[in-house]
Amino acid sequence: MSQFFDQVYQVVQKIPVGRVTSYGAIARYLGHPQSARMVGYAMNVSHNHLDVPAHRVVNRNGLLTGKHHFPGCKLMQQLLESEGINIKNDQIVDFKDFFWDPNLSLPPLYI
DNA sequence: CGATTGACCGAAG
DNA sequence: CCTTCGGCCAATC
Repeated sequence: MSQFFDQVYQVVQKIPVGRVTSYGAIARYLGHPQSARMVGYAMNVSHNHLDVPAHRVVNRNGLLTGKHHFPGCKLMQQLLESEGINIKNDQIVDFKDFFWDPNLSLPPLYI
């Protein structure tokens, strides 16, 4: 039940330390390329869920759009910086270098 | 129960 | 380059 949400959490938990991914990439990996909003919403309702490193999930531009949902609106950037990711003006520097695509790094779901 | 919104994305004008 | 629009689906009003 709520497989989509659960799958989102599974993928997010598999994001390597010091890497980030995008909502759309996760949605596409789950077979719902146009349901990226649901990924973001999954984070919103699960901000308290478990060890879901939501700070490693940003939009496709590498912009920390979800920082406002973190306590103090600074935690997200601090967490990312503590993992070796440089952020300038709420945007990840060299985003493509840190981008982690589940479609390329994880096996297909339909195993 | 209808209307609005939202941590998004991509295409079109 | 910038703005607008459609789509997706759940939660909230």
